[in-house]
Amino acid sequence: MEYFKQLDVKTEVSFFWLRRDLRIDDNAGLHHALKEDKTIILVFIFDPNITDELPANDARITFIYERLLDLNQQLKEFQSALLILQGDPLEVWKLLSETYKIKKVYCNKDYEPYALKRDQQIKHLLIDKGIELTCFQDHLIFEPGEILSQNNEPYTVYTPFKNKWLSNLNSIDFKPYSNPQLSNFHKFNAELPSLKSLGFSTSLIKVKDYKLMNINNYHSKRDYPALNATTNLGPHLRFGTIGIRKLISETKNQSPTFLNELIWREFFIHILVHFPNVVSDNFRRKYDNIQWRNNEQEFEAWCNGKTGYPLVDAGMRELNTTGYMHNRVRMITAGFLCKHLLIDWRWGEAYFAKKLLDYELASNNGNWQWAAGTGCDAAPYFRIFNPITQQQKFDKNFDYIKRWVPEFGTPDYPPEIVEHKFARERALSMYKKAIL
DNA sequence: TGAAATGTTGGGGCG
DNA sequence: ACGCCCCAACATTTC
Repeated sequence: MEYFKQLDVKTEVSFFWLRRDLRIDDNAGLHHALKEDKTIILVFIFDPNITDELPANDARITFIYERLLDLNQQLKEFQSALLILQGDPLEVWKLLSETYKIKKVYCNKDYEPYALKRDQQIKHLLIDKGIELTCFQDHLIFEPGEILSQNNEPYTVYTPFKNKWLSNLNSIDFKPYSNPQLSNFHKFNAELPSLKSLGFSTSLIKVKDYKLMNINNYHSKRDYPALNATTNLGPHLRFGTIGIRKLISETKNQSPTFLNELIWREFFIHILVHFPNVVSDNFRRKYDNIQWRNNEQEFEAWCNGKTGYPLVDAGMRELNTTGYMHNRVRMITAGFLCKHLLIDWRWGEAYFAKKLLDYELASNNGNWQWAAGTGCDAAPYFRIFNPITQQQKFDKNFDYIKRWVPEFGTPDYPPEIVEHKFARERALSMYKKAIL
């Protein structure tokens, strides 16, 4: 870690540790850090525990890197720079704390199981050296524990959760954080390591900008995958390139349907924190006895968009090509895997996790369990999408299908992998048997 | 943020 | 005019 030595070791400094909050604006932890401290250094750590699972040219890594370049550019105006490091965060902080005189470390809370454990360990490591690690609430409007039922229990049904969330929103002083004092960044020079020197390469798939204007017609257009009428906020919320307070204050009166989606996001993060076993187990354990067929050839066909059901195949090909899939089609492809093919939702969840640029553990897990019927407040097991009917409703003119499955209707297009009526009845009897 | 099966109703053809 | 049947359209129930 040559790079590291560029820092002036004699001065006492504080760090703001960027993780999935890659912005200056409306950033809770950074706002507080710059208010309290005049020697802030921004640091980002590429963590091999995460990145080793990904291909070198993963689009999310490219996106993160490009955001970091941007941030560094902003810091330059104030004679500061961004520190980019690589390694197991526990090791990195050990080294940093042994090398420099650290006053304090700031960051924003991350609620995923891996992150909670990591931050706990680092907190202990630093406190042993007399350094405080402070994690701020930034990613959510309300934290787990702040939205509880009358019995002080977490909600496991969405609608009462939403009602409580909305009434709580009315009773708090809610606004984005003001622009921080950028001149309080520690002044030093540094060159950023190249993406290549970090062991990565640039992806050809790019994260697109978000489109807030699509919120206006969100309710009427969001279900039609051919329209490009969604906001593409997913990856930006995932990596924090927009602040949730700013987003909600700018949009909350425009579309209740859109706001609902943001509340679902918080709902599933709360569920993940309160019930961390959902990562590997059914939320509803009574479905544990489902005998998944788990046919590998069929899974392969599903992954590659070759099931013979054009809307399913279009969705999977959109995902494989762009790292994005329209939400309506996510429900249909997920339902198809679980119900028509009787393949374990965990297989589908893992595949989406690998491919989606907006992959977020809580939402991905929550929505897969929803589709499988095993989740909290999930679709009942007997609710089975008919992929043909869904096409007639939501892609009537085959616009979306033609875009992703150009050979549809020609002899090159595969036959249906399983007949709908047969698959439906098979799923019904399998699920029924499981909960007997 | 279903779809299929089953039940009900009412208009029209027809003897 | 009447009863009967058919069946589309809609409603309800079931999975």
